[in-house]
Order: sequence, then structure tokens, then C-alpha cells
Amino acid sequence: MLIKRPKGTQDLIPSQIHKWKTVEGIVSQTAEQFGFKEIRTPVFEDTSLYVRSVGDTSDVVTKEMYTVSSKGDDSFTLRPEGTAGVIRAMLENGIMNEGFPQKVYYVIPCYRHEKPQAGRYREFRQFGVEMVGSASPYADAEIILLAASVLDGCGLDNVELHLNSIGCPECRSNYRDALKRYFEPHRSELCQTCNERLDKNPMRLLDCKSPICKNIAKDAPIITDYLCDDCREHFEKLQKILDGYEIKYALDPKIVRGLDYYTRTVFEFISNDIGAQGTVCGGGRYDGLIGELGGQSAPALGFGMGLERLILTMEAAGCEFEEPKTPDLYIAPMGERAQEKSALLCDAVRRAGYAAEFDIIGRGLKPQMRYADKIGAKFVVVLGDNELDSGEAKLKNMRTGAETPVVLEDFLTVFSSALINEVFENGLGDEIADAVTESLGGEE
RNA sequence: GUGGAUAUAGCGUAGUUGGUUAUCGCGUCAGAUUGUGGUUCUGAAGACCGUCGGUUCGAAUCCGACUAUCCACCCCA
Repeated sequence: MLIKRPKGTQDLIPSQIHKWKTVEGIVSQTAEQFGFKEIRTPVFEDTSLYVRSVGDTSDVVTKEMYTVSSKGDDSFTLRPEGTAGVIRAMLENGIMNEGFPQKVYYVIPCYRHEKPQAGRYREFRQFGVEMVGSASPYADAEIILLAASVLDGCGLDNVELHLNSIGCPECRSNYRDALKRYFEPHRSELCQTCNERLDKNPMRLLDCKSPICKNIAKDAPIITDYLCDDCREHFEKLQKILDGYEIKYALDPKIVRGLDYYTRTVFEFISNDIGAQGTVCGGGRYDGLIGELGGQSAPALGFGMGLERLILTMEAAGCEFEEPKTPDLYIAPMGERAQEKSALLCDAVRRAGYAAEFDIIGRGLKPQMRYADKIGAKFVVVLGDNELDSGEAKLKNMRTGAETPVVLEDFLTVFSSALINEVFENGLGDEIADAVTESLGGEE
């Protein structure tokens, strides 16, 4: 019986990996364009870090964490999200003292013990960014613009931005009171979980899917009517900035993040093409978190983007992924003597910086040619007794079928010039030429 | 944690009211006269029909339990 992978995990196999590389490339390039630097932190952290940041009543902390105790009394938890660990690392390494703003990004696996479903895994990969030190709505806009640029760079244009402000702690307590006043008379009609929510976290009531609760919640007060002057001003300014960028968004009072640390701006990018778990990106501002974690209080914000959901969305939209690189040369030896020579030639070609392979399972010529074709080799050279004796071989261009004679002594020189010609004949030369003229601002 | 669906070679599938060597496609491997790929043709390997138990002369097919996967609730990326 074969051992199978743990529930909710997935293998990123060679035939799929180019999708990941494509997305990881877009994501990190865009982040760096915006001035964000990569950070890498441990996969596990002290359990109390998540209890304090994500919130001890949140679902993530109460029932989804992978917590282990190592020798002794320590309790560690596989990170369920990126922000807490990154902020911890920035504090611990004194990065906040190097001046504001501080901007970091990361591409990391996260772990949550949930029931797997389309777009939801127990191990999932997340691209995230955090920005510390700016309370300005321009910072909120930067973060949202960065997320939008990533989605755009992936070729996605049908992912909707939902935007809301949940205010500061003061606005929110006013709002909670208002909600309680509104829902209290309907208490007996609400579903059981909503009854509990009414006492613990009335904002969650707005999210209930039960038709009865939904109907009652329809006329409930909305948060944006309860924002204090500062919070309202911040939110309005953010909308103006986004309008200036011509970024489309929908004001959505139902966006209530499940992680406790959020304040003011919260947003989600939602796809309708990948099933029930459509939130591709979620984030917002968390001005209170750094103080909560024992640092000197500073405004901050960020987002997390689910890479598997991003890829699912791209697949649904028929987006293109980077093609995997193919070998420049395949060497087809025939016989023992030729294989020795092929090994050495292959090594020389690789040292010159090219991707090359030669037969290592002793196949006949025909299967080797098939193999060379399958792996997409650009050139093939056959080495047999004839070639070794005469010191001369034929270099075959696999796209055109043309063969050029090569003296083995000069193989590298001939091969590299053939490869350059191939790049131009194959049309890539035109692309390069176009790119050059475009960058010079020329017409044609 | 709560529902619903599904389970046949590496992948995708057929299998009629239970009947003997379990389909087909892709992929893999090998051939189609001398040492050259993509197309075509031929052939081969590859499945204890998810697991265990039951009904029956006989089960991939019917029944039960279990397991796994998928989808939805919930929650979130």
C-alpha cells in the first residue's frame, strides 16, 4: 500500500511547476517595483504570537491551528497566516528603527486545519506584503494598487475589488452597540449561531447565510454611518485616490475580516470563477497590531494573496503561463565509445552556459530522436563511430530539420553561433528588435 | 464540526436488467530493411474494478460498513 499525501496538501509536480514559477515571478517583480523587499521567517512560531495577533476568539486560532509542543513546555504553531510572524521579525530585528516606511513582501506556505474544498487547502501558499509607518490613505491606496497590479500582471481583469472601512476601535464599539440595539428585538428569530454572535461579535451577524438572518440583517445599520470624523475622512480620501487611479471597486459593508487585528480599511479581491472560495486576496489596515505585540505603536497595513486561488482564477480565465525552458542541445551517442565522448562534450557545452543532455539509458538512435523531440531540444548532434573516426559530425536544427557539418574540435563555436541564428530566425529576434525600438520611443 | 456526490491501468473513461479472457483514448515501451524526431501504421507492457464483509452457482455491477477524494455549509487566502 502506497503512502498518500496528507489530506488537504498537494504535490507541485514538474508538469505544473511552470505555473508557480510564472506567478511567483510576477508577484515578486511587482512587489519590488513598488519598493518592497523580501523577508523570510520561520514556518513555525510561538503559539502565543498568533493568539495575541489573530485573536483568541477567531476561528483560525480556536480551531484551525496546527499546534505542537516540543520537548519541554514550549508550544509552537505552524503559521496560519503571514502577518504576525513578519511583524514579529521586524520588531525583533529592529527594522522599525531604520526609519519609516518599511515595506516587505513574502511568498510562504501557511497551514490551517480546515476541511479541504475547491480553493481551500490545509497547506496553501500565500503572497503577502506588509507596510509599516504610514497612516496616510495614500499608503492604503499603494497596497491596493500593488494587489491590483499583480492581478493585472497575471492577465486577470474580472476580479472584483470590494472595499470597506471598519473604523477604529471607538467607531466599532459604537457600531456594535447600534447593531445590538437593532438585532436584540429579533433575537428569537435569529439562528443559533447568530444568537451567540449577537453577544460575542455582532458584526458577524451581517455575514450569516441563513435566509431569515439575512432578511433581518438587510436593514441593519452599516458601519460606515458610525465612523468617527477621522476614520470617515480617511476612507473618503482613499476612495478619491482610487478614483484617480481609475481603479474600480464596490463599497461592501459586508466585508468583515475574520482576523481581529484589522482597523479602518479592509478589502478583498473576489473572483466568481473558482467556486465558493473566491477571495483571491484579502487585506487591510491594522494600526493596533504592533502595539499589541509589544512594539512601539505604529500604523501598518498589508494583504495576503492565495497563490493556488490565483492560479485557479488564471486557469479559469485562460491566462498564459511562462513556457518551461527547453534544452539547447541533445547529444545522441551510439555505442560505448561515443557515450564517453558525449559525456565530455555535454559537460563542455554546459560549462559554456548552455542547457544540454545526452543519453544515459543506452537507447537506440530512433528512440533518442523521439526523446530529443519530446523534451524540446533545439539542436541535436549524433555521435557514433563514424563521427569519432572522422572528427566531424552534423548539428541538426530540430525546428527546421537543417543539418550543418561541424568539426568536433570547433563544436562550441559552431554551436553557439547556430543557436544565436536560431533565436533570430525563430522570430524572437523581431521581438527583441521591437522592444528596443519601443524603449527608444521610435516609431517602427 | 454538518451536509451531498464519487471511487475501474500513470491520466481520462466504457461496462447495458449480476454471466466467464474488463472497454476505448492519451501517455509509456518496441517495431515499420542499412545511423535521424514531430504525422501515420503495427505490436507490447500496464488494473487484485478504493478496502473489508454480506447476498448469489456466479459480483466491477446488488446490500452494508469503513476509507479516501471532490463539492457545499462554516471560515478564509
